[in-house]
Amino acid sequence: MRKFTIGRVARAAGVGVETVRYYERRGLVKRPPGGTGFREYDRNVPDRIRFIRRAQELGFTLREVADLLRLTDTPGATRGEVRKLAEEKVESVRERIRDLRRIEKTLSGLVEQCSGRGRVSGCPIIEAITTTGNKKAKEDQR
Amino acid sequence: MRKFTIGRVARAAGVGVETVRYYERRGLVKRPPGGTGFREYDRNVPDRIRFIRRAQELGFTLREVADLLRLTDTPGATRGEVRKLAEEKVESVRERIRDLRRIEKTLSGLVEQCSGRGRVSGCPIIEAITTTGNKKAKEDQR
DNA sequence: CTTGACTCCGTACCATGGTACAGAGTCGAT
DNA sequence: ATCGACTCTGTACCATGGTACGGAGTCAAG
Repeated sequence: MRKFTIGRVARAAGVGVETVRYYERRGLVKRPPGGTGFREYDRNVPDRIRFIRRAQELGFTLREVADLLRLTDTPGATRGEVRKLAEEKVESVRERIRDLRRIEKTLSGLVEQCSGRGRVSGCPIIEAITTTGNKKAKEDQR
Repeated sequence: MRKFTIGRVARAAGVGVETVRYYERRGLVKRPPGGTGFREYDRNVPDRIRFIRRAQELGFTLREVADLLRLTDTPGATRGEVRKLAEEKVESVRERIRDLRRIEKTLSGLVEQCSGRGRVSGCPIIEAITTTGNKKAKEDQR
């Protein structure tokens, strides 16, 4: 059962040494005992780090990945708990998509309205940004 | 032609005083002369700040809003330049939507595969994150 | 002329996800 | 024993978009 140094773990996982230590600070990777003061990692740690990276690719923040990992580390944890986190993430991703779609629609509409010819003054894009929404602050003006 | 203090500008625009100074540091709002050491703003500055806020709502970063404002401030600038910035933003928003859609599909597929019953070990969501993608780093493992 | 409200500047702090040092210590190979 | 490569800790730094605070100065009303 040979152990890994932090450098080997980092190389195996495709990240930098500093990143491994950063994940440790964030509670994603446990600090291994290492009696010499040097960290001696189990051989499964690179996989754990790759897990973190893939979870990030699926939109989870490090805080959320930490929650996910806590579940995998807890013998009593259930799939229902994992599923709940995934469902919440799906929901937030959908929300973000809806926001972006609204933005995309507005913005592409403005681009269509703008011929691109002429000086900026009177440009429909600028006009729209100047006068759209946010009545609230306007009313507050005293 | 009465001028505004920074506090009045902030209230009129619906932001904090610190935010106005922050925008100044970021080059979005020019520092007004104000011979006394106190900033004396023209009455149009709250509108400028509301412009910033709305542009942000349309997905522009402060750096991009600064570019937009530079165009409105430059007499020789053309609508084509404004339109270009807007088109680029539309493109990046669409890209972001594509990314998120891919994520949403993957993740919602996983949620469907998971009954939610049983312990975490063997959970299809966890399994998928454990083994999906990223062959590159795996191959690098020596 | 004092008081309260405001402003000034510089700097530090928040979250997010890292990256980059400096200066010291240590490991393995020669 | 010495050297290079590695590791240790702690801290500072990057971007992003602000917020907060200390200590000083100033303005206007009573």
